[in-house]
Amino acid sequence: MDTCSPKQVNTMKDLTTRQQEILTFIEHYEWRNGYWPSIREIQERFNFKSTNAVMGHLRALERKEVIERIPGQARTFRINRPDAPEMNEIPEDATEVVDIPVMGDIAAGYPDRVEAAGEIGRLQVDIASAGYSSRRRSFALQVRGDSMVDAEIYEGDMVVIEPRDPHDGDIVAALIDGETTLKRYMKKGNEPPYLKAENKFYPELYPINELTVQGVAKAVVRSL
Amino acid sequence: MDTCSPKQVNTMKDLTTRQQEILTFIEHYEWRNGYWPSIREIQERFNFKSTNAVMGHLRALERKEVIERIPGQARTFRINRPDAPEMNEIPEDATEVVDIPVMGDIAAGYPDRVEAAGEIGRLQVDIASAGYSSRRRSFALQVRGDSMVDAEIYEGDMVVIEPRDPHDGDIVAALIDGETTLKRYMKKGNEPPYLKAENKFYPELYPINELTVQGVAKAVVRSL
DNA sequence: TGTTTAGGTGAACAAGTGTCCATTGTCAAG
DNA sequence: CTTGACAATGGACACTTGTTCACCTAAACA
Repeated sequence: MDTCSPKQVNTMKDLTTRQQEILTFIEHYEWRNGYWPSIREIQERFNFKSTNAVMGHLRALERKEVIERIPGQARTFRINRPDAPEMNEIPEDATEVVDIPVMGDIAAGYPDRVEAAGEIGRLQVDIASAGYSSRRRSFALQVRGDSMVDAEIYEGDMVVIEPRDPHDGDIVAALIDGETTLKRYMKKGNEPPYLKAENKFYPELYPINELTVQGVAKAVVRSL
Repeated sequence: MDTCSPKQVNTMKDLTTRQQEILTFIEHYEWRNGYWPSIREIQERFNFKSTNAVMGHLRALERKEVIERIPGQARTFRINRPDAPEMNEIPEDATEVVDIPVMGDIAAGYPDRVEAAGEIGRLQVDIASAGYSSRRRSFALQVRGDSMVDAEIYEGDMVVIEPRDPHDGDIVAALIDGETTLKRYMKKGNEPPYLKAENKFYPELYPINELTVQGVAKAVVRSL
């Protein structure tokens, strides 16, 4: 890579719209598929008539040090992540939730949603779900409220939710009146299940209709 | 893939030594490089004279559903992870630590260490460090002890350590007498730094020699 | 005006890459 | 003994893949 002139320094890391789109596609392709895209796959995605359009963009992304590639080798990308937002620096425009509602469209149409939202949502999920076998279905939610403090789950924590059916005693993300809430799932024998807060100032919740469980909480991640 | 006969079912998932070696190499290659190896790279690594040896093993790994590959496409692997050990089911032979010592050789020669140790160590690190820019250098340690309970860091929690210099107030993994401990780093003006527990029953630690900080704790991960 | 950046088309080439065929040897089980 | 699994060598082929060259347009700036 050339020595950067002052002018180049000024533009470094300022991606054009197209460059950002292509970067986002690369990242999400890897996220969805577990391997990197080829040049022609990128070409196809953006309806370019020539691979050279892709090359141009990739060269620019490399020049801006956003990505690295191994010359001459297929599907060999590396993303140079900027210093990941500190976990206690949730970006301002991140989706805010009320006592853990579903993160908008994520559960319903995640790949599309992420593509629209850019890096932020995906990055969060990666942190917490990378090690799970169903990693493309698990999701992270941010805790709002203090109903689970007795379980050492505090406001601002991220909770990893794995979509599956709960057992008695599991901490679950459940839908109540269209809102998701984080509670402990209680199921005794043949009685209908209910939700119990881990804070004595909160009532137990008995669903009028059938309880809809989004998933089971598997881990809490807290930034320091 | 063929329908499995009963005999094949019986051998499913039982990898031979060589198959396991190759699987481990693939996993670690991706971990180190961020992209998958090519057949010839695998060939070279194991000093095979023919790519066909690699193919044989890969076919076996596919047959055993340990990996998936996209036919005809370069460097397109997927690892079918077994249900990841629940974070509260740390495998029995995992390295146990005493109030967070360095996990053996990890800090000093991690890639080699992992190769020797197999999947267990690497998996742990992946869970916690996936989102960090220096992900190949960050590491996770398991908390042993209760010296940091006032900071809501409990025994059994995993702490993500990012190697970097600390600021006053950071929670750090530091070397004291050859043991790593997790404490809050206190540095006032020009006075030498010391370590403070977040539990009143533990003393403050003043290093006799220079304080060696392994890194700064970035996050706590607790299984539910 | 000229230059640079950004963003492409078109085309071709070389190398990387996966795949397959033929073959051999060892070992274990039936 | 035969068969199957495992593990390789040797070799060649077809396709994928990255890369380069030539060229074009548009916009911004000095």
